[in-house]
Amino acid sequence: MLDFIAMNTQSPALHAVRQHYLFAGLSQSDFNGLATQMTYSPIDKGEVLFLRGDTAENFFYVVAGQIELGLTTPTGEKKVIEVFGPNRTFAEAVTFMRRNVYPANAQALVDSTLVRIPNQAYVDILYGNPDACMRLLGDVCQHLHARVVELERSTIHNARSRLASYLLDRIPQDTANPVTVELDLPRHVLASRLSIKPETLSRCLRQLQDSGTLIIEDRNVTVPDVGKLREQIQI
Amino acid sequence: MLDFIAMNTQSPALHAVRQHYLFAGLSQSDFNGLATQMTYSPIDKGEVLFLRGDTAENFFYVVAGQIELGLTTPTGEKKVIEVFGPNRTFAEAVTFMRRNVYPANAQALVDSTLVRIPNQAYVDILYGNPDACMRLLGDVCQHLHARVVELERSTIHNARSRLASYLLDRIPQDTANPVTVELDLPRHVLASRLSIKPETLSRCLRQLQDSGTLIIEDRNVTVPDVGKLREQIQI
DNA sequence: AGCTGGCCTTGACATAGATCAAGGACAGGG
DNA sequence: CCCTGTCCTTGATCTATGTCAAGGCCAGCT
Repeated sequence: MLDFIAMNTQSPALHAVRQHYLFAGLSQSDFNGLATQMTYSPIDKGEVLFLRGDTAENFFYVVAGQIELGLTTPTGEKKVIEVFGPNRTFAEAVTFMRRNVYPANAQALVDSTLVRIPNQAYVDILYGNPDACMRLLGDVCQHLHARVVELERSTIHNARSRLASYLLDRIPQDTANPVTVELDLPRHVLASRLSIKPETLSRCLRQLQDSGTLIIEDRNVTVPDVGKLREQIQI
Repeated sequence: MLDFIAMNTQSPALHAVRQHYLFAGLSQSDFNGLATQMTYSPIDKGEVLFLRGDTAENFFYVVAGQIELGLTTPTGEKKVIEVFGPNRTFAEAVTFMRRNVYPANAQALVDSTLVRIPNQAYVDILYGNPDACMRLLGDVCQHLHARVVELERSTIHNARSRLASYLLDRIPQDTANPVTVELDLPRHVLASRLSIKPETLSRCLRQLQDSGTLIIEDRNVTVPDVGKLREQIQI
């Protein structure tokens, strides 16, 4: 089981948390007070952090590794909603939901390290701190926007377009051709994120390779012409 | 074109806004200040309120009617994300998004009346008002949750399950069998909300009727046994 | 009453993507 | 080194849903 332990005030992990968008705006004393309530723990690959329906009393900061947020279908399969890597927080929005339970499952995709932050402690700080509120609002609205984009992808685009769209998201703006993107997920996880089966993902990648849109070598995907990839979304 | 005009302080519409979750917690003076900046306007069926990408300087409260939030596919079709009826606000989250533009289109589904609230004025009030912040956070997180549920529906459930799930959402908890639900949307709009074609919706309704799960009469859907409808989601 | 145009339903057919099944590549363990 | 299991790919089929086409129903207008 996970064993979250108190953090040393000198911990580099704590220093990393301090830099995060949601905490950067806090006064040092506010942050210190919050820090005394934070705990951290490693979590092994495959280990479950929480399940949908569990009471939500904390949110989390990823120090290292990858945490997968997912749903379980009635038939027991898994659908990945999002994967959070280093320096991302997750489940912070649950604090404010009417039913105070996690709406999805969280599981470590690889060996990871997490910092756990009690919701209540963070809310207490928000109360004297409009700037922190604004930041959190911005953060939550960003999540909301991400969901709208995701919904758009999964409903109005076909499998190939979704893949193209996903890849384009990992290409920074105004990058010169050609670009190489490293996939940070194993194929079957990526497939689930895109709401397709691994076989279909494999075929889509092949199609895009055969048409010269992509050059695939293991986890490295090279895009010779970003414009050409962008055309794939038009269908 | 839409012609938003200033509101009378005695306006019943203003009174309705005052009751809304996002405004109910405000002091009378805060609310009055905000009210001077609110405007209202009727909007005809089919009229466009804003388009995706438009600069977002306001959010809206629906006094009467129905406003549809939707996306346009590359091929020009429409996908309905959500429909907001009387006493609902929409687009308030956009205020806090990084790019200050509407992420979807808004159009009147029927003749409607709207109150328009400037984002900036509302944000100004949030700054001295932690309670209002918390309410807004709750509100936005609710939206976020709704999107997660929607994503779940559109990716892990098939057309029939999605329909069943939609219907179950309109049935209040602990209602005794049988229940009658009135669909508040025309078939083709409902179909788009469920991300299926009208033909498929029609067939799903028929299936559920033929299996005795539903009794359909125009816009009134009677559910003889809610448990039986719930079983439909299990697939 | 008779038209007209929405909207919905139904049937026949097409297709994207799922499913099933087999095999290849590769890492880790004995 | 060979075994074993995991992950990925590929091919052959199946199926849910989309597409196309026709017709029915009804409201509102002339």
